[in-house]
Amino acid sequence: MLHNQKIPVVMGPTASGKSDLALFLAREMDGEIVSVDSMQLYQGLDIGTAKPIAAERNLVPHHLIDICSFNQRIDVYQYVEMADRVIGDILRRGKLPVLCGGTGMYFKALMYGLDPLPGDSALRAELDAKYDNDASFEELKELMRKQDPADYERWYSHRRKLIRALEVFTLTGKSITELQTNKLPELRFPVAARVLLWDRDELRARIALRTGKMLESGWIEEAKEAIASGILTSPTAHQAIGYRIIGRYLAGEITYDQMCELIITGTWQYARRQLTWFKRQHPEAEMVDMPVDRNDFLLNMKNALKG
RNA sequence: GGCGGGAUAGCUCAGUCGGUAGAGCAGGGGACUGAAAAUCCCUGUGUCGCCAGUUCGAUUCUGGCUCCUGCCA
Repeated sequence: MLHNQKIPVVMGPTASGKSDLALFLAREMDGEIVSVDSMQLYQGLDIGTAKPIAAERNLVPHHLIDICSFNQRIDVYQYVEMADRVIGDILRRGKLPVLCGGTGMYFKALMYGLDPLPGDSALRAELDAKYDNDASFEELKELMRKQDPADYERWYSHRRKLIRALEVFTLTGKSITELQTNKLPELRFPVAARVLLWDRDELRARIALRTGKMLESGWIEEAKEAIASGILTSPTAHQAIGYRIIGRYLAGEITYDQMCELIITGTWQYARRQLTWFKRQHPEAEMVDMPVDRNDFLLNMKNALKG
């Protein structure tokens, strides 16, 4: 256990209104926001990642937002190291960290920890480049089938997983499946976690509405600049929804409406994946039906923090 | 108006040398320990445009009709 201060956690799919609720909690409870979002880490991706605006950030300190250029690579491991430091610092100053975001894997790694497996990003990048097409993927499978059957059985159709497995195997001579502990998950610190749930159609409508607003309020211009700065070939930030699609619109390949539809669809699919993650991977979390009265939410959270 | 091409899953289309049909995308479900807004897995019955004819049997052949679409006028 890192510390025994119970920490409020607000999780939810994209466009669920989590940032507003977390901001409200932080203001009412003398807290500071710790963002759990893999894309808000990057500078220059503001509108597209629905980052809190300056006015909101002036009300309450926000952490782990805008911490690096999108040409840099951040991964879960680094995220957890940074988040541990930030949370420790906030607590030391007598404030309450309020975790808020939508990146499930970051939440899980932060709350439950990662097994202390070795990592070598240079090696991983090398393997990734080596096995990056259909033919070489078959070679990778064949290699793993012989060398590391346990991981092959588990991930035979998943190139990424096999690459990480091969990375760990190369470094340790052991299967990653063998090295990962299977014991029941144990929280690294106490939490009062909430997942914001909307009716399906309502969430979908919110996503469509927000996408339209984002496009009208400068996202296209932002994307144009980001593309000029190389976001589409960046190590991780290129995955952010929308930028590549807007690039196709700017290149005249698709119409404005098609662009809009593609972004909404991509965002909706993302929201679905988030929901299955939060429902399945976080037994500690309590589901909250939205919309919720923010004062009720605050009260509920205050009680949970006492208990 | 003439000559073609088309009409099949929500969308784009393949196919059935006559025995009621299948891909991609979308949709739905799931996984997830160092790229996670990523990646991967599972999931497809629809009057095969309408009406008649031939046939044991037609979505598939024939005729007519309707609607798209291309070229020529």
